[in-house]
Amino acid sequence: MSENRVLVPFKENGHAHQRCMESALTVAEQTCRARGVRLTNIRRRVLELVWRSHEPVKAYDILARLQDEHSGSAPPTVYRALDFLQTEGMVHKIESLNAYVGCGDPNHMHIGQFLICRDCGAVAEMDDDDVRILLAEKAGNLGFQIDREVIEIKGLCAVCATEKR
Amino acid sequence: MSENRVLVPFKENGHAHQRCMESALTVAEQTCRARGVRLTNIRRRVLELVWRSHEPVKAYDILARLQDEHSGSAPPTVYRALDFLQTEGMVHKIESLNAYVGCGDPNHMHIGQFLICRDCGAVAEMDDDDVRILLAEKAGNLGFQIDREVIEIKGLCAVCATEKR
DNA sequence: AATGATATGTTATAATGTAACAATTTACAG
DNA sequence: CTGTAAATTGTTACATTATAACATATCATT
Ligand SMILES: [Zn+2]
Ligand SMILES: [Zn+2]
Ligand SMILES: [Zn+2]
Ligand SMILES: [Zn+2]
Repeated sequence: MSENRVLVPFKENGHAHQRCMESALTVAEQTCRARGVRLTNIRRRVLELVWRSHEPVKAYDILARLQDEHSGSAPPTVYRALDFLQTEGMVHKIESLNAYVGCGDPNHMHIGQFLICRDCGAVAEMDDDDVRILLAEKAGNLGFQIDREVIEIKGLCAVCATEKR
Repeated sequence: MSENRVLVPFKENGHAHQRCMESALTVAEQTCRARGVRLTNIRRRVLELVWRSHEPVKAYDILARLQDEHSGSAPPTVYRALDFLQTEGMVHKIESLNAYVGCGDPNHMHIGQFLICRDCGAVAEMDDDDVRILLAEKAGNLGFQIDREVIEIKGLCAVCATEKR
């Protein structure tokens, strides 16, 4: 049985993003409580800042905002929080952009396949078993055992493709 | 009809790497001549340094070697050469490592799927149409049109898996 | 040889990320 | 409670990766 879940859809026109964010924050809180780890103020705030949009957010942009709120913030403040959030599955790093996106599904530990729109910058996350299975097979043909996959796909999202028409 | 070409195999025990490198350099020279672009001394030397092994090479490691040979070298020297080599398809960047690997097939323009061994650091490049087709299909289901793919797979290569046994 | 295009030299700086250690806060056992 | 260890945050410094901007040199063509 295979699965093709879309974890973070592209923003539809006028989608209520406030809800995306609130939902993600709520899930994060529940997840942390269940795991006995602490979603401290800093971590929570960084997660909020990552979720401000569906575009990948840069560490130093997060830092700039933190510094507006609390001058004691420094690079380690942000990177530590991001490390925590990645470990707990609430944030993924987009390697090809040196930027971070929120994940709405921290309970099912995974790293998905990212679709990144060259026009609007929005990112969608798929978590597709067919892709995973095919790659495992192809790698296996070379005797390679997969630990982790970085799959970042650049292109044009549906909304932007429509607008171009 | 689909294709699963292995462009850069994992190094077999005692494989004659000198030949990998010479072959890549020869192809590069021919390709540049055919395209009317110039494989200058710097570019050629950077390509050689990328091909010193099958492990991804860092820009500043290349720079250090260039500086041994010519003190006038600076970061732009390396990054310009790498840009040229990437544009001409002779080098690929591994985004998740900020490092560069040689490609032996600059004529068939592509960016492949990389298998990166966590143990020996070697990288193999696949260029697999099945993977490309499946990803295009899955992305297409979301209305997404693919321009470019970054696929970097971490794991254990066949040689290292055998040694572990 | 003159010319424009390409490539390289040079300096400075931007952007991204980490090491190391001190201070503070939290959890919790006694 | 209160002392203690662990976890978190503060702070400073630095390492790594990459680019901007402009000067100089080289190459290709006339
Ligand atoms: Zn949203
Ligand atoms: Zn995810
Ligand atoms: Zn070789
Ligand atoms: Zn290649």
